Amino acid sequence: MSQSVDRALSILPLLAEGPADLGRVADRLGVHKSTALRLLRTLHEHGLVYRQPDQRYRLGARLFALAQEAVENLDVREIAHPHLVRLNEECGHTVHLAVYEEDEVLYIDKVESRYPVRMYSRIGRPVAITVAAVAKLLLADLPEDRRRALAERLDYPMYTARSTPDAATFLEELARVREQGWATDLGGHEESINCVGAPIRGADGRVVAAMSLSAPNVVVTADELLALLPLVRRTADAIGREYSGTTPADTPHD
Amino acid sequence: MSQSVDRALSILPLLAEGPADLGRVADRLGVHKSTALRLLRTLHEHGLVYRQPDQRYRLGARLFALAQEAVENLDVREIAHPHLVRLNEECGHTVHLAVYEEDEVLYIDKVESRYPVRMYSRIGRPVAITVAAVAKLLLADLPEDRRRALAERLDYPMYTARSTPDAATFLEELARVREQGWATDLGGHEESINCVGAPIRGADGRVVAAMSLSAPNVVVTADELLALLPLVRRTADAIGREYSGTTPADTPHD
DNA sequence: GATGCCGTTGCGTGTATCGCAATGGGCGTT
DNA sequence: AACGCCCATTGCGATACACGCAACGGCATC
Repeated sequence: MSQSVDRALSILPLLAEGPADLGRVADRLGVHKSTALRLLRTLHEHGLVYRQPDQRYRLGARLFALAQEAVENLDVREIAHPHLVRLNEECGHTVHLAVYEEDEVLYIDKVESRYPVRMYSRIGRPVAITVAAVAKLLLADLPEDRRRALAERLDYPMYTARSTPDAATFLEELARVREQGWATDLGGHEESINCVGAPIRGADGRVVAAMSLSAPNVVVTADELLALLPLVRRTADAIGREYSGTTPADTPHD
Repeated sequence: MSQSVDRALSILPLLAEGPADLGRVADRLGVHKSTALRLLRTLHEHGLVYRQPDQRYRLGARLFALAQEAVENLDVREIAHPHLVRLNEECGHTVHLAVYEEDEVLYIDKVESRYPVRMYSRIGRPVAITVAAVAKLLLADLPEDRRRALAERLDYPMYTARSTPDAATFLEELARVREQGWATDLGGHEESINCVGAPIRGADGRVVAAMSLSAPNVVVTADELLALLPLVRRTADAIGREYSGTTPADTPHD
């Protein structure tokens, strides 16, 4: 909608791939070098890009600070965190917290497993949306039409043989999840890893976040993990209650 | 330099304070609402801002992803991480890794203490630059003129009675740190917390990052912490060697 | 010492962006 | 239930602003 802003913002994902010099940025944007320079300078002034000693541009520091502040403003996260830690202490497995936003599901908190095996996931990274338990929980709560539309729009990468293969299967799965109020991912993302998850509901009953427990099957079998489901649901409900209690509709401070 | 981009980027820190509606954004920017709307829309398309159900704007998801990718591109971090974990396992205290960038020092990695006492610090957050051990190490390596100029420009908040009070004292401290090759923060940021840090040097001898060990004096005294200095320096040197070895000048993959 | 490359600058032109004023929709009020 | 208010949204015309060009300068290479 706004040309120069649009171009400037397009530079960010480009630099996310790695440092680039002025010429490269200008080429990728399809603009004159002087134009790219002006945009980069503006980004620089705001701290979003950084100029390396070798003159190439990188993503800058303020980006971290902004992302940090953004995540701190998510009040679900703040409320949920101690609950997640407690759950981790009780069962030892990796705990994830995720939210839905604009066709994406992303982890906003994580408590590492105490077992040496570490999972591949990162706070802030988009989730494998077609297979992750938390993704199913969050999407299952969308209104029917948006759910269907989104399902059609998605890709269905076969991470493993158990990954969700297509939109139809995915929608069936979402219906089941919606019905039963919990979700699993049994080796759909990584062959040897299972997850169970439960939704966190706000005062109006809408799902505001989702949490899950993940463990490799060398540590516990899928059945053993499923046995922890009541514990996960209790935790999720506790978070939901606290969230509804303290924030009836709006943030108290401000 | 570029008006519309400048305005658009000014929205981000504004939203970092908390969600805001269109009118508020327009007011704060000092522009007409229609202008603010166009800027917000562009930011929205790039995923940097998100529209809440209540129509107010928040910082968006892509911001996390960008910050994430940015930090992953910092190859010091990747190399250092296992070393930091090992150090933490050996002594149990909190380990920090920080870099200098554009008049700021920021933490880029952290391994939590195994003791229940948790420090207040966050990855991505700017460091208390006038007192932190890692800050002293990084600034001590700047060329004399820039060091002096920066010292003059800084504020010197008295977090505690032991905080660095002014530029002159700070410059003396930096000279000492530069000389001895390590740094401390003895209760300068929080009364009861001490740190020891060591520089991580690249192939050319320049300081590329700094690391530190932090512990509250209810756990170990300052002297006991100082006794760990050789261990910290060995770790820092090991990281420096590995960094210099694998990346002579550039990233191998790309 | 000469040549090429890349970042940088000043400037005129054209267009993308700005603010205005009017429309529309959602919500609380009387 | 109807009214009125507030806020987001749209179309439009004027102009400030961002664009690309071309020339400069510093740096490294041959």
